Amino acid sequence: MKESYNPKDIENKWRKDWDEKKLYQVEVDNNKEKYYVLEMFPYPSGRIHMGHIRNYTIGDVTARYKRTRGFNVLHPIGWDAFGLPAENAAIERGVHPAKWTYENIEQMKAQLKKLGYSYDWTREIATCDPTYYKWEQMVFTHMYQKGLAYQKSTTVNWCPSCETVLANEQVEDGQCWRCGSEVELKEMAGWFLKTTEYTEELLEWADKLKDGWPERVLSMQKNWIGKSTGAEIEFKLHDTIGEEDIVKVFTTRPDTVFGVTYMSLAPEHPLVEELIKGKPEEEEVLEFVNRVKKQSNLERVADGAKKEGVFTGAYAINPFTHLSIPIYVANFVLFEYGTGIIMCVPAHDQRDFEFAKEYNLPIRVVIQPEGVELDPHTMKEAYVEPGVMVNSQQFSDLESATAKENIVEFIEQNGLGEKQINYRLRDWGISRQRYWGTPIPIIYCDKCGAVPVPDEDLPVELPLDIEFTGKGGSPLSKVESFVNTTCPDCGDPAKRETDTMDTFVESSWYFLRYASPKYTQGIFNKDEVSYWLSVDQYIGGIEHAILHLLYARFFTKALRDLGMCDLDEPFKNLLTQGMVIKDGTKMSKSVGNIVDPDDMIAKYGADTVRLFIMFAAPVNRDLDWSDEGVEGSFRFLNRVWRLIFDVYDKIEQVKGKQVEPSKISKSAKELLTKVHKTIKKVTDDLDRFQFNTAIAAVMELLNDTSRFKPDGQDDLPVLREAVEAMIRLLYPMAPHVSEELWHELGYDNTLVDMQWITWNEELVQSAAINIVIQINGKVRSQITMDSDSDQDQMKEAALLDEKVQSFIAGKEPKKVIVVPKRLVNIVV
RNA sequence: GCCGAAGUGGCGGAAUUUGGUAGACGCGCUGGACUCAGAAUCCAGUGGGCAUUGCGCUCGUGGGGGUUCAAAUCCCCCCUUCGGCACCA
Repeated sequence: MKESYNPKDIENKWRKDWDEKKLYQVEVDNNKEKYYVLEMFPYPSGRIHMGHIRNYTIGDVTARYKRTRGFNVLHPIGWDAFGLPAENAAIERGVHPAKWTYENIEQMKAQLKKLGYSYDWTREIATCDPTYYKWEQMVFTHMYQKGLAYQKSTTVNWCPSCETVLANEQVEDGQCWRCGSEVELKEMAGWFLKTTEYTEELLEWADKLKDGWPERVLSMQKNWIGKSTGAEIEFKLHDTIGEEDIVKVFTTRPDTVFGVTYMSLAPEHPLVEELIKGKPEEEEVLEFVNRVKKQSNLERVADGAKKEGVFTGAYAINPFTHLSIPIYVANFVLFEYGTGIIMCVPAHDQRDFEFAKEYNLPIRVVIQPEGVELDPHTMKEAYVEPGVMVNSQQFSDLESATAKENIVEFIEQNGLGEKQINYRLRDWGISRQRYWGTPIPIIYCDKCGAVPVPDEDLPVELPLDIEFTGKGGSPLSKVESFVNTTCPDCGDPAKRETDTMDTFVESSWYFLRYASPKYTQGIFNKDEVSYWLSVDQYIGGIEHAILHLLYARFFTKALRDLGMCDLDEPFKNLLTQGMVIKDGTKMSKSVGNIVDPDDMIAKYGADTVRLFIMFAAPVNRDLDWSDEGVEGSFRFLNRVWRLIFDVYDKIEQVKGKQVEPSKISKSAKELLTKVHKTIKKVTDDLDRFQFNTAIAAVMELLNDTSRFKPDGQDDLPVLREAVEAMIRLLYPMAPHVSEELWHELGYDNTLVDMQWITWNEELVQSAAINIVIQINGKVRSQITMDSDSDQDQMKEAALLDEKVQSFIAGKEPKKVIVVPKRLVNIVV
C-alpha cells in the first residue's frame, strides 16, 4: 500500500474497471425490485458547472446506495439538446448548431465521466436526434387528432431579442426567462397544447403527491393554476346591441351582487366598439383605449399604477336590484381572464372602491362586519371580509358565506347564470419561430387545410443546409426544399409549417424514453416502461418548479390518454436541490466567482469534490462554496488513507477473523458500539437524503478509530471492523477511494455490487450508558449506568449522587421524572 | 397584498422526525510539538460573561408571552430575511 493518497492514480483506474465490467448497464428484471433515479438532464452548453455537479452527485450517491440495498437501479443521462444558444452560436460564429451541440456533448460527457457517475451510458439520448424527435412529432399529430393540440391566432408573448414567442410560464416579471428582454404582446397564429384539459387532474394529483414532493413546489404549481370558484352572472344591457342583449361576468363574490353599482370591461374587449358606436362618448373612449393599448404590460400593472377608466355611455341592469348601472372601460380589467368584463362592487372590492372614489360612483354596502356599521360616505377602504348580509332583499340577515351559496342557487334557478370555476392556467403555446427545434409536423394545403404528417412519413427532419442570418423570421421558412411539399391527403402542392416546438416539449417525456431508448417499433416499449416507470426519485433545481415540472406532468397525462403509457404522474418523489453560491451570490461569469470543476478535480480528485458538495449543506438549501472547505474534505480522505496505512500490518493479519466480544478491552467495546451506531446513523441519513450528517458521522468514526489503541491481539478484529465499515459507508459519496482501499484490504469483489453493510442492534445498545441528572430542569450531574437499569434503579442512583445531594441539601424532592436510558429530573 | 420557507457560535451547519446534556461534524482562529525556517502533519483549546485554587456558576437558539418537571423543538403575538404569485374580479 502506498503511503499517501493520490487520487489521480486510483480514479482513472477504477472508472476504467467499472466501465469494462459494464456494471451500470441494467435490464428489466422482474425478479428484482426496480428503483429509477433521475437527475434533470443538462442543456449541452459546453461546460459542466457546480450546480450540475451538485445535482448529479446527489443522484449518483442515491443510485449507488439503492443498488447496495438490492434494487435494480436505472440511472440514465442524456441531453436536452435543442435550444437557442446553439442557433446563436451559428449566427455569431458560423458554426452549425448540430456541430456545436454534438461537440459540446462530447466535452461535457468527458467531464461527467471524470466524476465517476454510475450512469448507464448505453441509454444516452440527445433530443436533437431525429430518432428522438420523430416520436415527439408523432405525439403531436396524435394530440392534434384528439383535439389536444390546436392552432389559434391570439395575443402572444414575443421576445424581441430571441425573436420568438414565449409561453406564459416563460415570462417572468414581464421579461423573457432566457435573456431578460422585455416581452412584447403580439397578435399571432400558433400551435397550442391543451394543458387546460387537465387542470383539475393536475390539481387533484398535486394533493396526492404531497408525500413525495416539496410543499413549496406544489404550492407554486397550485398558485400558477390559480383556481377560483364563483359564478358567471348575466347582466341585461339597457339597449340591445344587434342580437346581443346581455353581458356575462365572472365573480368569486356572488354574495356581493346587490352591491354592484357599475361594470367595467377591458380596453381590448370587442364589445367596447359596439357599446360606444354613435354615442357622444365614442371619441373619448377610443382615445382612452388607444392610450392604454400602447402601454406595455409592465407599465399597466406597475406598482401603484392608477386605476383609470372612462364611461361608455351605455348602461346595464343589475338583475337583483333592477337598477341601471353605468358601463365603464377600465385599465385594470384583464381581457384574458374570465369574460373580460366585471361587475363592480366598490363597497367590497378594493380596486372597485378606488375606481369609484376617483369617478364618484355610488357605493352600496351589502355586507356588514360584526359590531361596526359601515357607512359608504366615510369608508376608507373596501370591506372584503365575510359578514352579515344587508340591503339584499330576501338574502338580508344571512351570513355572507351562506348567502353566497343561496344566491348562486337562485341564479341557476332563474336562468341568470351558473356556478363557475375559473383558472389562471392557459393552454401551452409551443410554436417557436426558430430553427434549432423539433419541426411541427403539419402541412398546409389550400384544399384540405392543416394536415398532420402521417406516421409513416415521420420524422420531418430538420434540413441541415441552411443559412443563419439572425434576421427576418423563422430560418426554416427560407428553405424552399423544406417548405414546398405535397398534401398527404390530396397530393396537391402544399407548404410545411415552419415553426418549431418549444424545447420544453422534449423534456416533457424524455424520462419515459430512457426505459427503451433505442426502441424503433413505437415511442415506448410498453413492458419496459411499465417496469421502470414512474421515476422513483427525481432531482433538480427549484427553478423548474412550474415550467418543466408542470409541462412534464401534463404531457404524461396526455400520453396516457393517447394510449402510449399507463402513467398518471411521472415523478413519485421530487428533490429540489439548492443553488451553489459563492461570496453570497450565484456563481456567474459576470460576477467572476465561478469555480471550475475541472480545476478542482485536477487538484483534489473527483471524490473530494463529490464529498465536499454533499457535506457542505443540506441538499435542499443553498450551498456556499468554500475553497477551505474543499481542502477540509481532501484532508479527511487523506486521514482515512493514512489511518489504514498506519494500521495496515495489524489488520492484515486478522482478515476474516470474528470479533470475540467477551475477550476485547473496554475501549474496543466502545469502538465497536460506535461502529454499529455509525452504520445505523448513516443508513438512516442516506434514506432521508441527509448526506451532510451521514458524512459527519463517518468523520466521527474516523476520529474515534484514529484515537483507538488496541489492547492485545483480540482487539485487532475490532479495529479491522471499524476500518471496513468506514470504507463501505463512504463508498456512495467517494466511490473511487473506497474501492481502492477495499481492494487494499485484500478483497477482490467490487463495492458497486456489494450489499449494504448492516448493523447489529445489540451492539448499538452499549452496556454502559450515560445518564443525565437534572435538578429543576438544569443539568447538574451525570452518572454511568447499565443500559438495562430500570426506572427505580435510575431514580435511586440519581438521588445518591454526591452532587445531587449537595444541591438538594436535605430538602425532600417534590417529584422525580425518569426518562429511561436518558435522564432523571429531580424537582425540589 | 396573498401563499410558502427560514432565522442557532467568527463561518457552513448539528440537534426539530420522537420536547429530555444546545452547538455534533467541518472551516476559521489561538497555543503547542516537529523544522534552521516554512509548508504539510500531529496534539490541545475555541458561544458570551463571571470564577479561575479546584469543583464550577450564570446567560444564551430573531423578539415578547404561554404550556410543561423540562422548549431551538409545541401554542399565541410580533420582527427580519429569502422564494413564489400578484389589478385573476
